[in-house]
Amino acid sequence: MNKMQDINFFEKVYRVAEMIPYGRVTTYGAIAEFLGQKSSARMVGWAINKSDLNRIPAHRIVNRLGLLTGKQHFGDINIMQQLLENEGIAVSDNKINDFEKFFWDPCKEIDKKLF
DNA sequence: GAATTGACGTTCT
DNA sequence: AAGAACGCCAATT
Repeated sequence: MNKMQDINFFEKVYRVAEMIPYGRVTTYGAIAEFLGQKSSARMVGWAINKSDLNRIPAHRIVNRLGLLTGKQHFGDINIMQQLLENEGIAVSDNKINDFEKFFWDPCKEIDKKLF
């Protein structure tokens, strides 16, 4: 039976992911930390894997080094990079340039009380 | 139902 | 400094 009041871990991840602003990026770990489960960054990536790419801007989520580790899941390896560059984020050698500059930390930017 | 798997991150060697 | 090991925990096999 479903606990309808209780939002799934997946659903939480989606909510945060949807809030990532255009032209910014964040990390799996940051989302996990925001959700209060610091060590389950893996789950975040996994949730997104199972998510609907039409709904979630998954290309704005990278690992903590700014590497496009999930590009393999976009069908075509180039899509993720293209989407990022389309938003003004330069990517070279699988890595986001000036990653810290584009990094969007949900802990800082989102009011937890909104959740 | 046990074992394996992950779009990760930290810690230990 | 670089690589291996381990923790995380839901879903899949």
